[in-house]
Amino acid sequence: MKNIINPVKGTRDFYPQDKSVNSWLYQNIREVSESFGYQEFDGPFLESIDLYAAKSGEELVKEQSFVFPDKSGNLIALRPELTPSLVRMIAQQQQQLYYPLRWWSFGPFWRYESPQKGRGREFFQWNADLIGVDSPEADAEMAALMAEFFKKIGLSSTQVKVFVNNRRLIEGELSKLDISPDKQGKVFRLIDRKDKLSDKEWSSYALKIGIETKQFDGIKKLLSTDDMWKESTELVQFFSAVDALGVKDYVEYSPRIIRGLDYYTGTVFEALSISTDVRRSISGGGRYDNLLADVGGDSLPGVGFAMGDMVVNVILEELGLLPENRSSSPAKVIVTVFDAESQMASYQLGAELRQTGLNVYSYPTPDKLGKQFRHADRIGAKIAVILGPDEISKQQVAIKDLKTREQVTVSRSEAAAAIQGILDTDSGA
RNA sequence: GCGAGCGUAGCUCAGUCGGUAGAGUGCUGCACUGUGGAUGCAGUUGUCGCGGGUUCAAGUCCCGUCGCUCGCCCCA
Repeated sequence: MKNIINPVKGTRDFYPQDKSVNSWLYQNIREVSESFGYQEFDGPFLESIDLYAAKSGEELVKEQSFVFPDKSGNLIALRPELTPSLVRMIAQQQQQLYYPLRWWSFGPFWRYESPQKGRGREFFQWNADLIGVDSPEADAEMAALMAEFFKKIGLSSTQVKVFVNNRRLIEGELSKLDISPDKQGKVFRLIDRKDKLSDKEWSSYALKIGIETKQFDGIKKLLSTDDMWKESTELVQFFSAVDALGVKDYVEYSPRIIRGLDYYTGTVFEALSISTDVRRSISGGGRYDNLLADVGGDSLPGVGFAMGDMVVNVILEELGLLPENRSSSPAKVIVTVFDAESQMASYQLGAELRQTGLNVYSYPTPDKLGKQFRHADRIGAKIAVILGPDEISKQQVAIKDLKTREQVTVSRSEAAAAIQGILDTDSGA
């Protein structure tokens, strides 16, 4: 390795086998989103820093965004999240859109953070939002969307779970413990860290934010009450909708899910792996009923989530669920070049076969047939076509099945059909 | 921002007490001039991350630096 410029820290190179995973995720996301009637949309990758200053967490803008001045001196950010763009787009056309709005998106985002397993500085994110409905059933649809996606990519309900809680429920419980609303934000952070800190560290964190012993005991009791959702009519409705949507197995109540972001107002959810030691959350979201009004639009309720691609990749890899055949050529047919004299005839044959709809890889130079077969095998081709002097003189082509090593010679006009026939039996077997 | 570990061939890595730079794999050729994956033989690949220091001698020890990885913080 000499004189190769390092890639930018935290970015990934998508070699074909990696890009195929990315495309596969995109495809599955598209199919699941569309199956629920969501429409694809996208915002710009570059946004004015002001867009994020309005509402995103201070830290996300100041510490974790790529920001640079353009030639006129305006501060531009590489988007660290999609929600502000989404909210702006809706506010801009608020009177012209039909509600509820079901929108989804999949694209790149950037955050200036320290790269490690399951986290980079450049990542892809799936966003799905349901705008204009304030109901537990809408929340349930979000959970179902996530669950159906997991099902589709091969993650079972014993491998991943969508954990759900409700902030209004917890706020009410905290008030019963005489924890004032202005302190509840800090308690949310405390709850958020329950599984990340040791018991000792967690206790001392509680002390630090001014929680009394009695209140602390109450909080601990809250966090171990797994059927508290029954106290919340919202969650009762939510779970009955989840049941109706057929994803009960994937969705579970957890008093410990609270989410870090401030703008969530009701139901919150987070998908986690329960079968690997990957602690990082796969996806997260919740209800945000004030967001649009906060940005200057008319009040409009919404619920949504985001899922990064990196944690999903780690989990799929650890469970051995990544799609296979990732580095093979999209062409399953290779046309060999017998010698320099016949190369143009081979090229012509390749073009002819392509016209019939086949993906055809033309070997680019005359070479030993053995070498060409070896190459064909390595790129994952199934069939090699040979056009030597004998075939040319008889208006024929030789078709070789690389797997069975069987070879047939057919007239040129029948070649495409013969190839298609072999491909069909292969894929059937 | 803080902490730990690792940088040796295209790739994965070994390298003992400081004493000639290695293996596997890959790649190329040949056995095999109209037919591949096996096997055998031959060949090929190096700023040992970079800079300095100690030493007769440094891949190895010391200092610095850069890069990568993994944690913490935070989050997708």
